[in-house]
Amino acid sequence: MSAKLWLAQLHENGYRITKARGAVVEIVETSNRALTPVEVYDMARKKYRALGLVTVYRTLEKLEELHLIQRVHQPMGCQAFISAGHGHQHLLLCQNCGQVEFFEGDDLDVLTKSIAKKTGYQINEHWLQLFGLCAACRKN
Amino acid sequence: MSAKLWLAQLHENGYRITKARGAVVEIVETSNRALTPVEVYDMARKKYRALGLVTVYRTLEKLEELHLIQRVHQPMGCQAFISAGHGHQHLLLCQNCGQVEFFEGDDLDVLTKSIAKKTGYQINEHWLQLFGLCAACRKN
DNA sequence: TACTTATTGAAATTGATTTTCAATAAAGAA
DNA sequence: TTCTTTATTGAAAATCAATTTCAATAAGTA
Repeated sequence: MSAKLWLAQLHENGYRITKARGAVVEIVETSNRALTPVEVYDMARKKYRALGLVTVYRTLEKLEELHLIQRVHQPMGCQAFISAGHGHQHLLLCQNCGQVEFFEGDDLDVLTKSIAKKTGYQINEHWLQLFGLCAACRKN
Repeated sequence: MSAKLWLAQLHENGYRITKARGAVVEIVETSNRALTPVEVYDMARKKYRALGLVTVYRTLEKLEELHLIQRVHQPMGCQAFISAGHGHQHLLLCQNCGQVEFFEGDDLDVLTKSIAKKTGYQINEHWLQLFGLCAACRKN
């Protein structure tokens, strides 16, 4: 459904809408866990056989540039992407199934201000990620 | 000074103390910013010319395993290491000079508990990193 | 000192990402 | 619709980082 919006975004920014991009967008937009370029490639090729890995890399690059996806950093690697939440959001990742949940973490203002005072830093940005087990995986 | 302690740690864990390891340890232990393997290689070779890049990779691997260094994740890349703080600490990075400051962030308990309740997750771990400008760089 | 074996650096290998390039197809104009 | 322009494509080649292999070396202990 929202895949169309992503393609519209691409179009508005002067990029053309192609079958290759359609396949990549469809996969990434609907995934609830972070995917590597090769994973996207494998999955999207089920929808569009002729797709090339190079195009996956190039499309992910553009989607990131438009803030439609974001990179996910994990202990095993940092080359994975997930649909970006709206506004300023943080990630909560399931260590078992990889599922990603978004949450807001604006409560950090108190902490950052105290750190700023202590260190003399001007704090511009923060990265916060939580790891654990999702409700479903807890049951096993 | 503490470079000796790191080497002692290596020794205690059954690893031998060599000139190559000495040079790598000396560089990494005294740096106040995260260094990539190649940066360590370039810097450590000034102290020990015969050093090979492979050995840098292998030594960093061991230091990480012993928790003497930790990996630093940044927008530009995630293959950089810095001397690890003691206990559970978070990083504050200067976006200009790369200097790294450690701080404790135990105030997160409230936040994580609230997120856990909201999402049904069992939260095991958290990553928090702040980015900004250090006191020195602010003046420019 | 002599011996055992971890460690070394060079070279080869692997794997991921990027670049090059000619063919193709999307989008707007006619 | 058809035509024209030009972004986009995938394959192959090139690059780059990281790992493995291996014979020579040197650390640590007896």
